[in-house]
Amino acid sequence: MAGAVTARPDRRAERHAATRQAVLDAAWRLARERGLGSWSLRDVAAAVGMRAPSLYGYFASKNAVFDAMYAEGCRELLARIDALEADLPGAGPVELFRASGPLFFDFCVADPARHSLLFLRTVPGFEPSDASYALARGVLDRLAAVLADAGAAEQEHLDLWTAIITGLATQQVSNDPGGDRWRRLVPAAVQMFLREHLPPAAHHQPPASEGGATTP
Amino acid sequence: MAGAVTARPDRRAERHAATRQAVLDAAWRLARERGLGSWSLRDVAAAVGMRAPSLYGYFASKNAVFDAMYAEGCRELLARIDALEADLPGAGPVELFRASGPLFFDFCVADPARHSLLFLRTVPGFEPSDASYALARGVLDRLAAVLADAGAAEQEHLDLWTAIITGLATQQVSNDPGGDRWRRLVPAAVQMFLREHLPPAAHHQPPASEGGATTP
DNA sequence: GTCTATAAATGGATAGAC
DNA sequence: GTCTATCCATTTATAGAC
Repeated sequence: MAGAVTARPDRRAERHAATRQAVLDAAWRLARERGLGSWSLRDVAAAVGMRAPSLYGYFASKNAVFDAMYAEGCRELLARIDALEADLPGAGPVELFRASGPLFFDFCVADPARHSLLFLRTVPGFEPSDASYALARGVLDRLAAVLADAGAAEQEHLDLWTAIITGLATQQVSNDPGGDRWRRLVPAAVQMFLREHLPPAAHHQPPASEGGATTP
Repeated sequence: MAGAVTARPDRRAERHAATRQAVLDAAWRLARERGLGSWSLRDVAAAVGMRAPSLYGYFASKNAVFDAMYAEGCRELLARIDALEADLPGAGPVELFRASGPLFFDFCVADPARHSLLFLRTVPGFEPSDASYALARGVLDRLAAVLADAGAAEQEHLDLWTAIITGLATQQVSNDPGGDRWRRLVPAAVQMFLREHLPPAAHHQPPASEGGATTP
């Protein structure tokens, strides 16, 4: 019918989605280069070879761009957590928990703008949409499962854990960008948390690059 | 001489300083109400019954206002740390260290805008002046002394300590403003840090409202 | 879909009168 | 010291032509 003469509708949708993603990528790049909020729609449009008004065909407002970035950040973090088990085949729950510290820290430090958007509330008028916020809760649920598997099932455990890791990451980004002054403390923080909150069987510090063994 | 006929020069200076402080207070109030950066010089001027250009007799730029706020925040925190010993007469070094956790946390949470200004780097073009930065280092030095007295003299101890407390505070402000979801975890975090990094003599958890005893 | 043109608002900063 | 007037730049967002 309608789609038979001109380009097929799904082709059109694909093209639209591709352009939308290009806009999003440009926004991320500018956010990383200049700071999370220090870019304008003009800048983003220019970066993809457009003028500012054309963006409104892809995003309803600047906050809508932030919301899409927020959602994308959540999905990236979720993907990394999900990849953890695949990356450490045969690892026990405690090893997975151990690995979640560096994973979370590195995710934050790798992109300070993303860290600000997701974990600090640094964009003045922005609040994530319900859909994006649901993604954020999904991340926390996934992380909670990792902790619970390792033996720390309380809400307080997760709260303390996120506070410690994001705290270390924020210090790293704020006071030693590009360095490792706080990065070096992550394993010790993991160990400290572990000794305080997990059963004694989990306390032994495994030598580096020796993974597998779960139960003796 | 010159000052004998008109008002004395020090009167003039006093008046100037008072007005300057009033401007600063207004900036703090607006920062707390709307967000750290979400106020204009016009707003601040109106809040003290002036027009925007008049502010330039007191501050050279908006960033100069931020710098004065930064310095004031540092002085407030320093004063609180210094008051710690006076508030807990007879307290031993470990008790002082214990108290530094809630002190730091409450300082952050009491004024999220101040927290952002001092500890997150959330104002786009702003960097503290050398003088203000020296104040910030003074705070850290003072805190380092508290830790060292308690037996944690390494740089890593201070780094981990600040990361944990500011991490808890940031979570509290971002995810449960006005509540106590992370505030409740502060004593446990203190205890955890203490058990991991201080000599065993310091590990016993003193019952609430039983202060003094330093050595048995 | 993308453009030009422009609205509408904001906000830092300066010049110069009083 | 404070004001009015204004400059100048920026930016989000919309209207309407092509």
